[in-house]
Amino acid sequence: MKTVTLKQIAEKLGVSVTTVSKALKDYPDISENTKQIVKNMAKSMNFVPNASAVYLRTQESKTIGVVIPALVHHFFSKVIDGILNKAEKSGYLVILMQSNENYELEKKQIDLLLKKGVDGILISLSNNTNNFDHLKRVQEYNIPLILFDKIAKTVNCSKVVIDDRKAAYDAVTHLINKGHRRIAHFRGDLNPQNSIDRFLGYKKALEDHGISYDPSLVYICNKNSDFKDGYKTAAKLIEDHQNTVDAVFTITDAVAIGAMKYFSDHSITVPDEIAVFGFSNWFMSSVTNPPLSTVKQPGYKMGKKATQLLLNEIENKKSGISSIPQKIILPTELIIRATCS
Amino acid sequence: MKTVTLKQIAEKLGVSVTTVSKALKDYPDISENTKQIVKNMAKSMNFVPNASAVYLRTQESKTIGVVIPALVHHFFSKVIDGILNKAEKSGYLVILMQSNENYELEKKQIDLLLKKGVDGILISLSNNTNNFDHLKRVQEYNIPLILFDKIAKTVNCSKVVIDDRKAAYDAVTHLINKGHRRIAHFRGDLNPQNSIDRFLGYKKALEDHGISYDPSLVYICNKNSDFKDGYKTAAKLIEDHQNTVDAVFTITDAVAIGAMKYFSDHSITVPDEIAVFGFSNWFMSSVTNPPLSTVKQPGYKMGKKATQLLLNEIENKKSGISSIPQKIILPTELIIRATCS
DNA sequence: AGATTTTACTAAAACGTTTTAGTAAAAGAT
DNA sequence: ATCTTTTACTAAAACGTTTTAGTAAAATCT
Repeated sequence: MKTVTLKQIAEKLGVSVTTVSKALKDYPDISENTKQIVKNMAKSMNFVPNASAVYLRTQESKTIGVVIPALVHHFFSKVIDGILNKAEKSGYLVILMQSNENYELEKKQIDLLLKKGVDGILISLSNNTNNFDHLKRVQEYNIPLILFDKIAKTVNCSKVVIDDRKAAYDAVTHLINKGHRRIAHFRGDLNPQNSIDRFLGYKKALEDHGISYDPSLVYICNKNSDFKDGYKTAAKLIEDHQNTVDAVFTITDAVAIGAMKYFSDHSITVPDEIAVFGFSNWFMSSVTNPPLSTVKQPGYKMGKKATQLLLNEIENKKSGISSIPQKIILPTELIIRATCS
Repeated sequence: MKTVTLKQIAEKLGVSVTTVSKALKDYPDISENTKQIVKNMAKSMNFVPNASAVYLRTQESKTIGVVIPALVHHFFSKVIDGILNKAEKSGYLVILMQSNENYELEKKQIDLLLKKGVDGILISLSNNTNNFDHLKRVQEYNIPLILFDKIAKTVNCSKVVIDDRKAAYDAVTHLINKGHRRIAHFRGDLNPQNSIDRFLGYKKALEDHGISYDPSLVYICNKNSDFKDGYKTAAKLIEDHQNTVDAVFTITDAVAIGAMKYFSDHSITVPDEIAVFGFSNWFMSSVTNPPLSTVKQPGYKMGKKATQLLLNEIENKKSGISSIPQKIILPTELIIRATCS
């Protein structure tokens, strides 16, 4: 069975292609009678308009591109979930690409998306992206662009983020209020803005509460910031500082859970000997023993909001309105559980 | 900046559009000299061929569609990871859609993909899909189709799966060999083939080892089969059977971990009072206390393999070769940890 | 009845490629 | 010098839509 075209319907009905096209799109200059006949025939022949032909004519692909560093993170799964649901509802398709934290790949993928003619792009940057020419190129082509979570300050476009600095500040402040003084930080890689911001929040909280910042208490996890990093970094922490540290604030829940596993394997009790505070509110954090205190990071909402912004900008562009970049900061929330008493 | 076309390059160079197109594609009837000039100009003008125009001419979109029930499952994240990496290497884009376990949505999404003119489709069925006309339609259009993980027996196309029945059989046999006799099963929804197969494997293992099958030990989890279901179902199990059950085999690791949380909250020790066996080898299973025995389910490999099959069929179709459907069964493996002694 | 408006259709061009069929000009063969 | 082949290009059609500009025929108005 070959794919059905307007022409075939037209021939079968003995009318012109124009009439068929207009009838299907309810143009006023086609009689009700003809419209019905055409629509019925289209339905019975199982007609689906060829998206490429439509795009070629209208320059609207009804497709958006999404680039993320890695999918196998609970947080990004949630974001994608939000993106897909929002896009689906508005009749947009989503082309998904993974940069695997690789700048070159990210660049290549952006080019692919441009070539495909997507109507807009949603991107969360790789940890290794320091050059933003590929993003500038998107803007030169006048394709709406939204950054989310892992953003670049210097790119002038709309962004959806959380206030990493404040969230970290709040978490560490909570630890301090509970009486902890020697608080370590397992931070993320040096590049990403949210890794930097969480670190700055940590530092500021210490300083604001009269605790001097001790660089030897800050450890850098691998690019992945996963369970294994947490385990290994906890080992290093204990080796360096034995039992002089009374709390640790980590870049992600996975790292926190890895650290807790190390503590448990070495009979270091949480929270009595050391308190732990995670980040993300990954659902597993409620299940650990003891349950993990963490920062709730609204992934689904972020995906939804970013998509909504993007679709707005696409609509604006169609109507010739230029969009002013806005930065949306989604609220976070401390989830206090048993890992800090 | 508008998007650059062949025509613009041609005008700038004072040659025909044909020459530009051919030069870029290394046709033999264009002189080396001209080719170089054209290529340089194309590069300097940042030319990217318009994918829709190419598709309209060639009927090749270099895009595949993927439909899955839900992304926020570690297993599916892994599968997608495999798909994206394989597709990326072969120059294919991936359009990702989520059916949210909804048959109507799944149908709609398949239609969208057909309309888009994807070169092939990869799908894992929703739990509520009982009618396969939408898949038949794909085949009528002669679009290569591969089913993975959640498949339909009656659809005649290539499939990539694990042997759920055998995997479950092996897991339960292991429990029996360790001396367990009253083994409960927290099964998945009634519809999905792998939920059925795992149940059948469970039942067969009991029967083969002279343990009579007791329907009251089988509980059906919600469609989600997540942590909460495990917790709630464990509660029901204990309410119904108190301490007469000595093991439980669950449909997923998440359910197992939920059950363990319930046991821990109610001072029921694992594995002394009750053993637990999960399914999937979600990385969290190695982190629980005690670490969870489970079945290793090769998600990444499944995505990679399914994509490879699909790309093969696409290639075959191009060369006019018809592909014979094959069923690939990926090996699973028991991971024995401390939840069954 | 003749002029005007409305109704209901269609032809043709356009979007950006690819490819078939062709054609001058240059080179080679007799 | 004439005929044949090769080289290096181009015109035009095609893919499947959408939309502009147009046109007969029917309906309405003087």
